[in-house]
Amino acid sequence: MIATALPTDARRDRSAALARALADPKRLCVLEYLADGGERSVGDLSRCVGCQVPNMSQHLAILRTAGIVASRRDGSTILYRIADRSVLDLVGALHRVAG
Amino acid sequence: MIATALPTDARRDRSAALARALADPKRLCVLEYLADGGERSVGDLSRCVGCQVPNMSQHLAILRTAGIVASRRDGSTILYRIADRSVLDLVGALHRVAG
DNA sequence: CCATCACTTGCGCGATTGCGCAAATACTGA
DNA sequence: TCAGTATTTGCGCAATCGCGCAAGTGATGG
Repeated sequence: MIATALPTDARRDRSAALARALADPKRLCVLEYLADGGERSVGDLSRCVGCQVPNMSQHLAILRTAGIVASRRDGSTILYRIADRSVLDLVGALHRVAG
Repeated sequence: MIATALPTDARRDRSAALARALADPKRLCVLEYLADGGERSVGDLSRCVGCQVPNMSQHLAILRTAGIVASRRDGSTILYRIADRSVLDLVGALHRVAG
């Protein structure tokens, strides 16, 4: 059986929500760091991207809610990672179209 | 030579703008119609998607500014089409991650 | 020229977004 | 338990978004 048929209304809504989560330079920057950094902490990412920690936490919450990244606790720090390989394809396609 | 190196700051901005253009269910719906319809007029799309013509015109302007669709005039009507094949890969990847 | 159809643009409104800042929560080590 | 570090959450503000509505532009036929 084919995995994906015609996009339903609900499916479009999820895709739109996913695109909205990607529609920010800082969040894309985070994904690039996670793509070759593996796992990174919030403070680490906020330093690399160049924003305050609460702001980064909000961005990461958006990415996590969208299912783009996942997190795990290691002691007092929380490490974020890319949730699925397919996300890399998506970001790649995005950058490719963007030229 | 490799086509795409590390995403610069400006490149991320363009990718983010591209994602923002995709971050709406109606616009995704438009792309689906254009994907297998080839070319469609504004009134046609507004009827299919279910919104008013000015609203559809605005959505199409957003997609065109983002370089996602292109348009040509045929008499008094204007026909929109998907600008590039790579756009299909992008929306495909989007729907795939969205599950 | 004028009426008509197809589309675009300008304007105003409610809703959402990104941000800084302060406060709250969670964990560690002494 | 207490101080210190790591992260999240709440709040308010300026900016942007999606929409409906009215007016403007462009092409066609009489």
